[in-house]
Amino acid sequence: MTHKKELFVPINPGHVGMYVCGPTVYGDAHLGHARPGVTYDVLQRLLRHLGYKVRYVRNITDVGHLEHDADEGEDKIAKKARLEQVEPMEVVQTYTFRYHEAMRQLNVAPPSIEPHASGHIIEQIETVKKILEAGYAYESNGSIYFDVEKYNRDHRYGILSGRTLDDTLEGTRSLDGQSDKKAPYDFALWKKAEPQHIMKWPSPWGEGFPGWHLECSVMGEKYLGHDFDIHGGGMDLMFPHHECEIAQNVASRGTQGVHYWVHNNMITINGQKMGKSLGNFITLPQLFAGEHDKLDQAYSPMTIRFFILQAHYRSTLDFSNEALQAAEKGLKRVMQAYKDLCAISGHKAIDLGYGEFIDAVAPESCKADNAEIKAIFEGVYEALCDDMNTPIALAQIFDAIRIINTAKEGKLQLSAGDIDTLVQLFDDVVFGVLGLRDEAVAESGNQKVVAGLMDMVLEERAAAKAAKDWPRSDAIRDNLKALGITVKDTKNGAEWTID
RNA sequence: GGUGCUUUGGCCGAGCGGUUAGGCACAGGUCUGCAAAACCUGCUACAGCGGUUCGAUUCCGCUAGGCACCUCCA
Repeated sequence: MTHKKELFVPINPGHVGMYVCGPTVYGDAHLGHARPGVTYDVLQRLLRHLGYKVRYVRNITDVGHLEHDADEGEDKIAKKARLEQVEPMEVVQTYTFRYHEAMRQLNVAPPSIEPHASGHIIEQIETVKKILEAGYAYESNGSIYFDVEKYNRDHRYGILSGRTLDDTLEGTRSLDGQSDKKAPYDFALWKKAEPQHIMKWPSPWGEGFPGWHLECSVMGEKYLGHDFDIHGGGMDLMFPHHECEIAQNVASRGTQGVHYWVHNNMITINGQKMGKSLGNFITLPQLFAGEHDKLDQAYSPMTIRFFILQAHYRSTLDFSNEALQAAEKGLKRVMQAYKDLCAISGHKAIDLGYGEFIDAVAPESCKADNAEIKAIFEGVYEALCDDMNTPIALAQIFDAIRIINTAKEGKLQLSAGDIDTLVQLFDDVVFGVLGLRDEAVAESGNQKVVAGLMDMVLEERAAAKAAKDWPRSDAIRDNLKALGITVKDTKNGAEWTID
């Protein structure tokens, strides 16, 4: 609201209520959708890690979101249903499932509550009634519209996006006549359904369906209360969606409802916003499979996650194969360093299951003796707590990796405290807060069997090497490489990784 | 047209009134049967022009380019 960083003070000490605008489920999620998914996932994880109890609500929009024009277009879900000749709820089911699957792959933990707009029609009708009673809405031909001008006289419409009513009017195109609205900037709270409309519910004003902006006001209040701490979403939702939400909240319950607004920036492609309407998007299943003209190769979910974390959430982030390949390699380096760290320390590698958090208070004191490690540890938390600066946190992690590598080379002696801190940095921050996972570990089911077989194979190769039978030893390595297993010879014998 | 943001080295991408961000790529070296990895070294940028300042990439102004929102969009 202030367009500045603000110190976070929760409404109820120790608790955080957070609402984030979720997807409209009428198509596959694309790279752009991964950004808020990951961003608010990290925020949720960070807050939990810092000791807050978090209730995170992320909705599913399955009704009320219209195309082209917020008040004249066709419902997105209904249109898809018509085109595919299925029930609207079949569309909703299909794409909700696929959205969840994509989020699971990105290791985006599920929210605490995931309400559907269509499941809260009654509450939405009640809110419309309240706004009508308060005098900030009017009925017109079976639809209810928010009276922006009236509202703006008593409050201020545009307070979040920083524009005045005149600004808003400036670019508004003239409507093609027959509008039910008094003014172009008025928005629908309830829309009358035409007879052929398939998604409609009875209301005091006849059969119809709720306006898009209403669901977030209503579900936010229902699950998080009159006022809650954080509201997130994409920057493109700031106006009009979030602006309307504030107006609805003030009109219906007398409070803006939200204490802190957080908006993530867009992912661009060739410098332009990746978006459904522009048609320049790459869906997440396409990215994971590498099936799209613009993709040189497939990119794993963790590569995408790492790519997103390497930029600050409020900056635009440009898609390119080069950038994703760089992310892929950087991520690999992080995972390798963790394995080495485990080998050095005897620490058992953790793999947090999907949706698992590290609910713990970050330790006040750092056990490291090495001054650099100490500085890294502090720097990581400082960065994360300063408006979720994940790129800085990762830069510090890379500094830690350099130290691990030096120690692995035997050029640096680490104390027990140093190792403890490094392990903690990975377990708590890299995995717990940033939500990264080692995909090779997470996805190989028969790990023990594979490990046992690899031991046998590498023993064979070691014997060949000892006998200076290089063709034999290289053949084993090449054959493994063909299977996607890379073998590296180190001072301590051969190491292997699944690519 | 209105509102706001942005312009960083080969690429991505942080940050800041005086100090090496980091990743990727590239070049040389160490190690190594080879390979890979790792490590060391090198590559030092902030669109242009003015101004403020002891000092600006960082603040201010202008110019040029880019983007977002103003209609659905994460």
